[in-house]
Amino acid sequence: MPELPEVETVRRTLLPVRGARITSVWTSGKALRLGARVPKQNLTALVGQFINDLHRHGKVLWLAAGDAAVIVHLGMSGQLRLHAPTDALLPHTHVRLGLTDNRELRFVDPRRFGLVDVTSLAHVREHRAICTMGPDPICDNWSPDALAAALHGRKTPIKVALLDQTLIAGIGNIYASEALWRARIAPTRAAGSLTSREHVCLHQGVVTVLQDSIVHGGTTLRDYRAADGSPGYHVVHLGVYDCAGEPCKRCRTRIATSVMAGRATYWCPRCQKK
DNA sequence: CAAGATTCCTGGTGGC
DNA sequence: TGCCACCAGGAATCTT
Repeated sequence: MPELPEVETVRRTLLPVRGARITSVWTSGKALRLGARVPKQNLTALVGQFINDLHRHGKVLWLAAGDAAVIVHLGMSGQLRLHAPTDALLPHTHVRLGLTDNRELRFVDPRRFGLVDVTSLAHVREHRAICTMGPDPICDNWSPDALAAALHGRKTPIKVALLDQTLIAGIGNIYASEALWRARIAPTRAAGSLTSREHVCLHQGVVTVLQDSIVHGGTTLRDYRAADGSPGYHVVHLGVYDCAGEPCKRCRTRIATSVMAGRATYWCPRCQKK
């Protein structure tokens, strides 16, 4: 499940395409998330353009190609991989961008929860996949006060609030549980009930878990791969996610699990304050 | 307006 | 061993 650290790792492993020129475009024609079609015409119009840079906000990545931005959201099973054009096609390949120097950028997404779109680079932050998003906790100047303001007055559980991309961009189901474990805050707490001391702890928990995971190349549970095909190794550093019944790494209490907002949630009933 | 439920999709898994 | 129901999740869209 690509979240901020996985998308950032993809961005970094894709940086070698800077300076490449787009030479060809192929799409599967299959609809992606919520019936969204890959805009083949708009992509084809980019043939001849140079890929100048790669950007990210939250879980959304975009390539700057000439005056355009190619927006990619990996959904939950999406992969953006660099190949040789002669490499065998993986099933569920939906987009192929032929590049100079005998390279091909491929978007593969079995579950088709991902998104590929084209917009103008100048207005990329007005795109509907980006414009509603809250601050990026790594890139933007995000502070405990900003977190406090986002959570103020909210009765929804803090775990659910952390998943809300309009409040903070980039946290998914894995890092929501992990950040709360680091901050020693129970996931069931009302978001608006956190103390200012807890805002500092949770801010620290979010930032450190995301940064640590980026250092490890992200978390590979099953599908996730960087653009060069390598998996991420943060999985061995997870404190609670997918650890139901195992001893807490801090206090040895058995990790609890439940479903919140339809998502598996993991926490330590002893050292995370209710 | 906010919060919960439902929907999209496929591959892996657990139960029988 | 084979089959099938079920589950995983991000985010839009619905219902309450």
